[in-house]
Amino acid sequence: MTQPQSDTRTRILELTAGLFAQLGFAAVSMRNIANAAGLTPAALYHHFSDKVALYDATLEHVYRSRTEALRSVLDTNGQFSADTLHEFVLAFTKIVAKDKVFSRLLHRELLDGSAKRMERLSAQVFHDTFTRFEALLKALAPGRDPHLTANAMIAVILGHYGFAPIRRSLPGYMKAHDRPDVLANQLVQLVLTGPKQ
Amino acid sequence: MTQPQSDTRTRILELTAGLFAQLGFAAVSMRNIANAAGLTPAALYHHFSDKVALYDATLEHVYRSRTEALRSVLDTNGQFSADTLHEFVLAFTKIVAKDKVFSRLLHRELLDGSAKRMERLSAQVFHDTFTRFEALLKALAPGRDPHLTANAMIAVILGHYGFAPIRRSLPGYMKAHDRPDVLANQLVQLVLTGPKQ
DNA sequence: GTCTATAAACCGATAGAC
DNA sequence: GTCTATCGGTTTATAGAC
Repeated sequence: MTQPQSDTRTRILELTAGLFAQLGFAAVSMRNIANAAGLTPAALYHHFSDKVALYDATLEHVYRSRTEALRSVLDTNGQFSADTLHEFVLAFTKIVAKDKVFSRLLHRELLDGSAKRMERLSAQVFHDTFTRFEALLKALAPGRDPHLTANAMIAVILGHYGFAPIRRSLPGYMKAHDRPDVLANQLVQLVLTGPKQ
Repeated sequence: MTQPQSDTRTRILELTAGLFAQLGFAAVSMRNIANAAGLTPAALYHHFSDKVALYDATLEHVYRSRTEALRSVLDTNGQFSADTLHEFVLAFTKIVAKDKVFSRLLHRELLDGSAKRMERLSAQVFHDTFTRFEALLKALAPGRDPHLTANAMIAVILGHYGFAPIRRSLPGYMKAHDRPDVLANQLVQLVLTGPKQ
């Protein structure tokens, strides 16, 4: 667990993260992966028992490497301040906006993940962070259902960037709408202070 | 265009809508489709020039058949009332919550659609409805950016049900959160009246 | 409009040498 | 740890009979 993994194994996982994120599980072949890695297909089977195991390891690798930044935002701060909420929303928005590999794999799992993989995504990526996020909202917006509100905020962020290719060709679009800070500001203001009258 | 299409063609499209929605383009083979339709693969090529053309026709078929309900909600009502907004949000939420074929194909297109297909999705499904939705919000919530607000509401609805498999195993989950009317109510209240103090 | 038959390429996976 | 070679099966798509 803690000893350094094989360099080749890690290199393969960095590669498959991009390939699976871009094309999806079914559209990427072991041959594609081997060629991109400068290996033969047979060599892949030394590191991973089959294609599904390689996909699982890819998710594990991406989840682990992408959620630390998020965890730390909610970890260091024990108090329930609006600043902490804003900081968290902005951090999550930035990750979703900029890390296409992570966000595309996440969306693919939401579509095609088995119940077991869904459970792992929930436990490994969302559970702890979501629980703290909920507690924060309960303290800062006591009139709302914290679960529903936390979910709605996550849904806005994920949906905003997932929907971006459509959004950009709809009337009223501005470049500023793509900026994480603009979205985060609107979102926090909406939940905490209500509409400008 | 207006003459009745071949029965077999339509029957194939109803079938592929479900298959492509469930498994995605790459994971469904022409054999799968032919077997499910009680045909041989060769027969499919009489109706569609290749697999991509069949997929395109499937999207066209689904878009056309699913967006009429939505269009009519915003069409009949020329006035800008909160009731119209609520009615529209509820109608869209119900479609997303209940029509898995439509919503899964939509999510798959957002992930894998080419620029051309994305443009078609925007024009065929969203453009007119979104424009009216924006105008409604401009009248009812004048303090907000209507484009950003309309997008956020659509993102919440799409994200809420797309995120559902994770949401259900997170603390604070209640069955009521899955109900379209509960989500629609919260969403309209959030945008129009701000938080309960 | 659907069939049989088949081409040509690709798929995941394994055996065994080095 | 990576290779060569290969197996058995599947893929999209076409030719041509009915």
